[in-house]
Amino acid sequence: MKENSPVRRIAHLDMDAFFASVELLHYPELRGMPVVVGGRNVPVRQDLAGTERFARLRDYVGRGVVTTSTYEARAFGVFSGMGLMKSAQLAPDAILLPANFEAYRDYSRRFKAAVASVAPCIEDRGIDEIYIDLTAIPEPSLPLARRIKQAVLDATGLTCSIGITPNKLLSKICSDLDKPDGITILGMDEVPTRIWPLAARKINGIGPKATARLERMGIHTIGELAAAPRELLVRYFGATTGIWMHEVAHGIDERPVKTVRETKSVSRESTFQRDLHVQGDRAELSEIFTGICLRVAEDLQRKQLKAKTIGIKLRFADFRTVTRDVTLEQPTDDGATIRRAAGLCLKRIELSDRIRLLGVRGSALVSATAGSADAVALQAELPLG
DNA sequence: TCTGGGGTCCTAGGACCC
DNA sequence: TCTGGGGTCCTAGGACCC
Repeated sequence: MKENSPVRRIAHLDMDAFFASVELLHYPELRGMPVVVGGRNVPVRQDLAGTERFARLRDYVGRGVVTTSTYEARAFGVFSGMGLMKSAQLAPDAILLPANFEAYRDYSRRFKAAVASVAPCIEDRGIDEIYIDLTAIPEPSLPLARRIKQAVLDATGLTCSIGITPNKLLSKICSDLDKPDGITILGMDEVPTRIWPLAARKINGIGPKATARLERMGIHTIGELAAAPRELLVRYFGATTGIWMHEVAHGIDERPVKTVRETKSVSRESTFQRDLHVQGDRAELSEIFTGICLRVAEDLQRKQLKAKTIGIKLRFADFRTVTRDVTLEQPTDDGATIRRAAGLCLKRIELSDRIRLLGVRGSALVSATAGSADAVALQAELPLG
């Protein structure tokens, strides 16, 4: 027996073309132009004036993907995740700017603080989006949404889009319906008219693979997914995913807004400018490997965490990816220890092909300060005074 | 000229213990 | 001697998200 839970009011807030919009604050002369953020070693020449000092997409050489694009660039078909070389074909004259993550993190903190001043129950979903539980706030949704947007604009100069519905699933879909600078408010009774016509891919958690499988079943829209027999979905996707799909297609999602979240893993990885040979580029590879391990160690120390499991990730030239990990007797945040453990993992991989990416991860994390049971026991044995 | 870097969650098999 | 099941940890891979 399930009790009737009271109707919640959940917002999803998504910053509009966040990274690109932050860049436009710094370079207002680029407003209205197709602008792309991404790549590495992308210069902005201070010795030139006007838009001449910016790189153009067509000039870019090397690896890299689009991190964000302005709406003007998206009109050319240039979206996040697309290879820069391919983007250059679609929009050769688009301005290319280097990513400035420090600035984005700063603006991220600012917009979240601004929202918190209006509605404090916030779940962090990354650098440019959050969920907000508005249930306890008496103010009606539309003026409340406007007030939140105004607070964000005042604090950052940036616009965002907000969806307000009874749950996270629907709010996430709705914040995207009226972008940019939009507000979409929706009740459960509107699911058939406003949600069911949308592509199944709009559901957070249904990605490219699931979409392709659904298409093969003749299911394209959320409405068609809702109409599919639950047993059919369970047969195709397994019990967990099948039942989940059936529920979300009906707009059902009971997940709470989580205001605290513990870190599960800490990792660093690097894609090389060119694919490296294990033998031919041994010295360079070894230096990169050690550097990555040291950065993981620094990250752990800064977060006051220690990792009990150390793992590595390798991507070969053909994009095949393999992982290996090892669990240590004692959790660690020491660079040399991590390097040793990662080296043992590396020995377990057959290295015949060239490598394009190397990564190191720490997981099974414990607090470095709270003191493990072992540490406490050890302390107890130390003579006092 | 394909395809970044930081994450989370799920599955599945084997080891090992009770 | 044979037969059984549950729980937890470890490892590898994959889907997905921002």
